[in-house]
Amino acid sequence: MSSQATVLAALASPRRREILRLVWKEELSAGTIHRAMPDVTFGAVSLQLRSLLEDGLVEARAESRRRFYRARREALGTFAEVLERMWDDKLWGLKLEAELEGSRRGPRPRRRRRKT
Amino acid sequence: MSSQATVLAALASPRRREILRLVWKEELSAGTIHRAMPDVTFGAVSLQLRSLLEDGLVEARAESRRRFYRARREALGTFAEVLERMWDDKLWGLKLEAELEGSRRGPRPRRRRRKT
DNA sequence: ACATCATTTTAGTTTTATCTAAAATAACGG
DNA sequence: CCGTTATTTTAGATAAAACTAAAATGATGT
Repeated sequence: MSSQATVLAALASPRRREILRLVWKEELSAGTIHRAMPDVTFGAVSLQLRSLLEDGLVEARAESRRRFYRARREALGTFAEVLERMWDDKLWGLKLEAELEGSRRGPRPRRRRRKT
Repeated sequence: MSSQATVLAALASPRRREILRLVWKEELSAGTIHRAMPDVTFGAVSLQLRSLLEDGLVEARAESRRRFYRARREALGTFAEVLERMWDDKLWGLKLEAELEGSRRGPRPRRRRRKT
């Protein structure tokens, strides 16, 4: 496992955590990862991928012009479970939020309101 | 427990981890904590203490002019064990180092080969 | 009230992290 | 070779974190 200090530093960034979550169970190309986080440039994502790669928290596989990344769960040791729990909690949080939103006023189901 | 994201952000800093380690099992005054890290000013330590306090990772008790801090292990959830493991590893590392040092001029112990 | 001790707070500086925009690389198909 | 696609890299901008020095606070003893 990478040094605990290294892992902690890497996991401190929400951006990197989000990337890890995306490539946790399946490998994804850099482009796909970027499409999932459209608030930053491709370059920014690529830099975070590099940093995760250098810390040994993801691995990359090249296939023609694409590069597929996936999490190296074994490099995370105990933190793997911590992250999973974290994401589960978040999911739970989102579900709860959705429920609350749905119940907010009677039978008017999936209707999304935008931030103003 | 404080939000996982908050805890991760807090633990990313070696300085804050060191403070936590110091006040893990016993409460210590701000001054004592500072004396244990003489490479920074008292002010810097105080700021980190405040940040840990705001994140709920330590608690403070005032006694006359001193302020005693101690870790709130329960706020760290799973991370408490992670940190302890981390410190144990470090201890192990230090012991190893001490052994190596001690054997540096003994009666020819097992020699360790370095990577070149 | 004054002096001292322990600590916090403020304001500004330095350092580090993260981001963008643009240029560079590399693989592929005409 | 050229143009397109996917990605990385570079250089510089912006933002956030950590630090310092000095001033401020607050409790204590005289």
